Amino acid sequence: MTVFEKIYEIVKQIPEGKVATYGMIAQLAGNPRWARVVGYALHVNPEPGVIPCHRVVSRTGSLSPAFAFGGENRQKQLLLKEGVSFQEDDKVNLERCLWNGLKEGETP
DNA sequence: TTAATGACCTATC
DNA sequence: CGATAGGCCATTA
Repeated sequence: MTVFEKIYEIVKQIPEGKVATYGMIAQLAGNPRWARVVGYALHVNPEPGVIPCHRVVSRTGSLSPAFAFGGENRQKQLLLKEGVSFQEDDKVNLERCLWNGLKEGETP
């Protein structure tokens, strides 16, 4: 069991219309300092289509500059299609679509 | 084993 | 607001 596996499991748990940050995933994975490792894990992305890497954005909501899906626009379109709201800066509205780390329907 | 890499984050100027 | 510097960790060659 490598850290990548954990990261993949968490990324796969991100519901539609929501986005998570690298730091958040790292924290959910167990250590808050795996943000870099998270990026590396998604970089290899061994199983695209299964891992919604397009739902992972930076802390400020900006998309990855060197995206490997076919361009930044691709990711933006996918997120918009899922219902993620964007700002005028081409950044994700974290206030509205930031994943709290819980599954749907689980609001304490 | 050592060295190098990276889709990050925070702090400072 | 933009740019710069440093730290942190696992994975790979």
